[in-house]
Amino acid sequence: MLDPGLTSVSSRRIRQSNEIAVLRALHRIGPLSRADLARTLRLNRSSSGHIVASLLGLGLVRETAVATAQAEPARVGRPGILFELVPDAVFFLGIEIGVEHIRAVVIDLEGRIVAHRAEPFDGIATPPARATEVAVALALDTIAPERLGRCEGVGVTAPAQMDHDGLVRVAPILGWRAVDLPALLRQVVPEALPVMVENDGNAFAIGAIYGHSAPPVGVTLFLVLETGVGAGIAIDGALVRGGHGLAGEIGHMLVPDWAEAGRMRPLETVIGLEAVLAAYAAGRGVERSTLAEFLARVRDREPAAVMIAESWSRTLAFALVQAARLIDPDHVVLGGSLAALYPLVSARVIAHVRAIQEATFPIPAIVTHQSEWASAFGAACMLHQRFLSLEGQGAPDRPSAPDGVADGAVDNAGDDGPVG
Amino acid sequence: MLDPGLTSVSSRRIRQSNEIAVLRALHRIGPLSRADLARTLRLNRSSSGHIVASLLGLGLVRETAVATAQAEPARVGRPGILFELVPDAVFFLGIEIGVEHIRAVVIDLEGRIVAHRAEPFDGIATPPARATEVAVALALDTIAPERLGRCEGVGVTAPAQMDHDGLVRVAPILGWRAVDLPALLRQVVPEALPVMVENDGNAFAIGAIYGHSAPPVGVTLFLVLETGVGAGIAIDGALVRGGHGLAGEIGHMLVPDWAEAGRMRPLETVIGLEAVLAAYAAGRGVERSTLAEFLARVRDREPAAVMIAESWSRTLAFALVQAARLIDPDHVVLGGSLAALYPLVSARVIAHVRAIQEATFPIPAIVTHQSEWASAFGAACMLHQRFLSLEGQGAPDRPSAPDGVADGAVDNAGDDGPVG
DNA sequence: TATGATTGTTGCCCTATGCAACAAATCGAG
DNA sequence: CTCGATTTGTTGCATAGGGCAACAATCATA
Repeated sequence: MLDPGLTSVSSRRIRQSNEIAVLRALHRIGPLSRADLARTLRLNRSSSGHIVASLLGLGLVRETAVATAQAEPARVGRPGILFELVPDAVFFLGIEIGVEHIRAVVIDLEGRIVAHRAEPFDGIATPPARATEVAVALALDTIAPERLGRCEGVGVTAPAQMDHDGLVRVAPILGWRAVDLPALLRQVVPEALPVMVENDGNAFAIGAIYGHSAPPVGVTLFLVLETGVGAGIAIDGALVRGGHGLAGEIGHMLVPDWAEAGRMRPLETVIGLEAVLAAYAAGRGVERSTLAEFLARVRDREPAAVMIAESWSRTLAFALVQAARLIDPDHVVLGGSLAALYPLVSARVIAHVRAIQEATFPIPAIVTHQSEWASAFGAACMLHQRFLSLEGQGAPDRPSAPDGVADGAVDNAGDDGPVG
Repeated sequence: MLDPGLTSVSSRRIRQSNEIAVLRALHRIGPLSRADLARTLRLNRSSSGHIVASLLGLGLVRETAVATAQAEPARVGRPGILFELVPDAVFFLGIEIGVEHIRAVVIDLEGRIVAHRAEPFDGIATPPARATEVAVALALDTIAPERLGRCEGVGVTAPAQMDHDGLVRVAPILGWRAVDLPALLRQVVPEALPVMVENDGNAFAIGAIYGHSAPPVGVTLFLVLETGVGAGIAIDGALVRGGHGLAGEIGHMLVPDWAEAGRMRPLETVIGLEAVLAAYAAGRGVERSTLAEFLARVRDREPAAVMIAESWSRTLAFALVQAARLIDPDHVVLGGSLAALYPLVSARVIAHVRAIQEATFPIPAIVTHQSEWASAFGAACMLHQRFLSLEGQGAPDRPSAPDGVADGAVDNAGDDGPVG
């Protein structure tokens, strides 16, 4: 579909757009024949054939094994030749700079993780320049050397508030302030590899969209439940970043302190991981407690644990309702280590939601299969997403050189195919 | 810019897209010459010339009066011929079905109101079918008969919760429930005029984007302060409707009741028009009070009025911060009759915002010049917006008729130009 | 075996943009 | 006043991409 912002469309872009449309269809739907693609994309079969030929030439697409007959057992007419993405065609790097670890993942064109590696890291003591250096080194160590040439971008995520350009305003947990992360990365990332940076909550959300195969239509609210509570909002698969990159800073939303009437507290001081564990430990009179232990006690219905879980449920419900009043999500996805608590108390959360709001509409919450690689994976997915959109496809068109000034350069030859 | 969802792009659509891009540029920037358009849209001058010729033929564009020289007093080179939209080329109808009134406005291609009319109406006693009938009759009475043929759509807004398809789930104020508003409208709207329906809060937001010339980039939060408190969220000019069409139901957001510690109340029962006037009247021991009187007393610093205004400021600030935590708006626009209070207490609101949130980022609030026509205007703007986008341009492409089945119809001739 | 259905390919047409050259219109310098 | 510089608008041609229709290939079914 076309969307004329304030830019026109040139002939050349049509092919780019249609090639990308084919790649996206293959990615989202699976193996398709030329005729299938023509129907799906409302193209003529002949056009579909031309486009597939281009993509075959670029090595981005290949015929599937002769499983052609398997999918559609008995269909009349000449069977089509199914095409699929070539997973090894291109790769994308994702890096997470955390407080205690650096993680790197490599995903392929199909969006699957093909390599991953982690390393202990002291995020607090390491200055930004050194951190990016170490992180990129780990990433380059993770991707196989012969694949580096086919790497189409690097995504980096960190627990930081950043604006549209990726400039870090402040990262309280890392102790960063006013860090030009993209500039630092350019110094250590090979040549002109595209680089994107993103807040870790948003990266998690992107990864969840990809990984959980959640339908990327409608409004989805992602909650990351760790020590901090972050959120990501996606509308039709596109992330909402907000005016200052602060959208989803739900951890600072104020919620009632049920223990002390009239007092409001930031959400994450009630339902965050540290807060919950501290409350549980205090109740038992011990120094520290672990999440696994707490979860086990909730399962055992130990009164102290259940009481804390009940407070957690009530507060989570309050936050969900407040959020729903504003953005009305189709889906709610919970992630982070503390998301494991949700299945144990979902009935209570739902009951509290019902109790709070009079108008009854559901807030369906899904717990995503959380992995420690989620944020790094999401960072890589950003580049994957970019590759399968027109943003990844170079300059819009050269800015129409003036009449006489014929710039002798043969930059027509610079077009090495629309994708790549 | 192209955005391949899962649809391809045909040759024919290029011209459509570029013609629309030209119209949008003229709408947003003002009169431009062919060369200006070529630069702005990154087109070749010759292409720009072709496109302008098409639009001239369609009567959507015309040369400006010879004011050419006025704008750019002394520029070297042959002066360009400026083009502008033909306001009378097309018209759009906007209808607001309210509780006490029906309102209809007519806007032209430039988005300016050229006619408007209102009529008393008993929204509560009138069933939906009759309401749409009366409303459309008023609208058809408002638009001049010779303009009806050039009408390109009807937008209808009502204080109702509706889903993506315009089906009204429930409209508490009107007493509606499960009403298929689009179907009712189709029965009374002439032939195949495009019809769109929208919640009144969202319509207000769209109208404010158009009218206030607010930059349609970034995240904007619109608050409508009447008896109810509604909100609209726009991202890059596009409205967020939410999963159930309930996005922006901020009036039910829970806020602390400062008078009674620990109690939470819906926002609109604290800062809504009725609530404020009732509180003020109660404080003075009178039966009722008017908004004008209350505002005057606040201006006079009458203690009772100031106290209520202070509570209003504090609660508004709380709601703004809660919203900012989630969607981080670039801009906040206040509308509705009670928005007149904001300029009197803006310093207090800002102070409360600062006090609530530790991380300091601004929430700039703008009060829009509210008129009672805002919602109807916004409803008409939806169609204007649609006209200047590809959605308004008929079928994507005929669905590729099968091989032998040559549909003899000469529907190639059906293309009476891309726009129209 | 014949028929129908579906797929993939090929040649041709239409359309839209890009490009380069040229005429037109205006300003400023001499 | 004339001439050059500069910008605009137009025109003819080249390029490229998708639509269309016809045809061969392939499979199921009668």
